[in-house]
Amino acid sequence: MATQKRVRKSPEERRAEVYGAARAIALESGLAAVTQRAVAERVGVAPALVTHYVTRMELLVAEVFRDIAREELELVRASVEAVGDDPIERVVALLRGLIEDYRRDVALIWVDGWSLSRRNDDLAAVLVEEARAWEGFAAEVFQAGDAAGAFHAPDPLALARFVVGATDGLSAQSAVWTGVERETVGYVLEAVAALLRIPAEELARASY
Amino acid sequence: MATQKRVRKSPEERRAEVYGAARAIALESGLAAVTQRAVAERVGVAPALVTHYVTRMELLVAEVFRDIAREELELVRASVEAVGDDPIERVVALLRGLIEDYRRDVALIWVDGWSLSRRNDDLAAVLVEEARAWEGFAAEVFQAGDAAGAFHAPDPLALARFVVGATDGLSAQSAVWTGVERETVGYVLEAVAALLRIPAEELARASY
DNA sequence: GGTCTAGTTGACCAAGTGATCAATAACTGA
DNA sequence: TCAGTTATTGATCACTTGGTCAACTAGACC
Repeated sequence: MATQKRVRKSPEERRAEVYGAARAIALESGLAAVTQRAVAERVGVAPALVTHYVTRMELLVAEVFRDIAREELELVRASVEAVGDDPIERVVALLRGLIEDYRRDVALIWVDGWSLSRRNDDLAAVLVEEARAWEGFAAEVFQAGDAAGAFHAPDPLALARFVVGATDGLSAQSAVWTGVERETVGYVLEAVAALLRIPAEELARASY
Repeated sequence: MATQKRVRKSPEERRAEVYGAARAIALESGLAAVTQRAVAERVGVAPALVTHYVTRMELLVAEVFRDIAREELELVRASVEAVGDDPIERVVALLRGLIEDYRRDVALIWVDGWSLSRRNDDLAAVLVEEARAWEGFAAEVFQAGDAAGAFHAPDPLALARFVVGATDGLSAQSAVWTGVERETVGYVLEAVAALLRIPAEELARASY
């Protein structure tokens, strides 16, 4: 509308603006909504400027996804580290991070990612990378507990894959529906306790 | 290319062709690939004919999804009925249907569905409907077993939601990666056995 | 204050989407 | 055989997408 006076910023600053807008759009409306024009409008700039900084939109989408996913992982990693060295408490923190704290928008971003990665090779590569990072972290938590003799996890990576895959599904589910997160955590704790060959109360006790 | 002689078919037959093409495209390349022109080309017909039979493309996509999902559910339902009345064997059949038999393409269709439903209201409605149907069926299986005293399932619907949500995630996971389906079934059986308060061997025994 | 670098823009293009509609022609039935 | 019904089509529209490029100008620097 307004023929606003054109402002000239440093490449770094502008790049950050473009990137931040793309990220915000992704979280609000999904990865598919991250278009050249949508980003440009949000920044308040001509569409051409977006491509000037971005080279390829597909790459921008992939990059946005990567950072959102990675940030989420680091958040969970931090909360696991925060609880200290007790293997069981670390598992509980991990599971809470996977379910309870899982933000609705982030869960939907993952779903978008899997769907879009069929047509976006850059995104597909990033997606696999980030999924492996999640698995790797979960595997570490399980492996450490097994080594310490706190529970039974002879194949930490396989267990991690299982737990991450299952909780991803649950997160997506509760992202679309609502009000079922509470009981979900209980089921997850109980199921994982069984897989770890420890009484369910052990996880439940550590969980408040 | 070829100016092939135009053929004239009955509306019912043509409608079925259009619908079948849409379905095939969805299974091969995802729901997002179900476009007017893609369907037309597959049928070997002018794009205009597709809209002539379809009214709105969004509705076609939603309808295709509904039928794919429903058929999958009926398949699993049939395999559960086929094992007879034993509650435990029925649970095993259900879980196998949710994981092992879950076809890669169908799992991806679900992911596509969740992602696309943000922009396709018809699809969103169908998706919720089909998800509820899955939950409802799983809840029946759990409820019957609980009533028969075969296992412990005081809240069958909540448990069903949990199991369906978790297995959806695992299906999507193994649809994208490969070679992990085998061990996944084992984990699922073990985890569900714990939730049902029965020894893991009970499910494992029924599973071969 | 003038100059010049380079950030920014408008005007495009090509490709793809769904959808409409008058015109065409294939088959049916008399 | 020959109309008449109607399935089918080509042409075309409106809109969205990513992307290019010469031209413009804001702001730093001398």
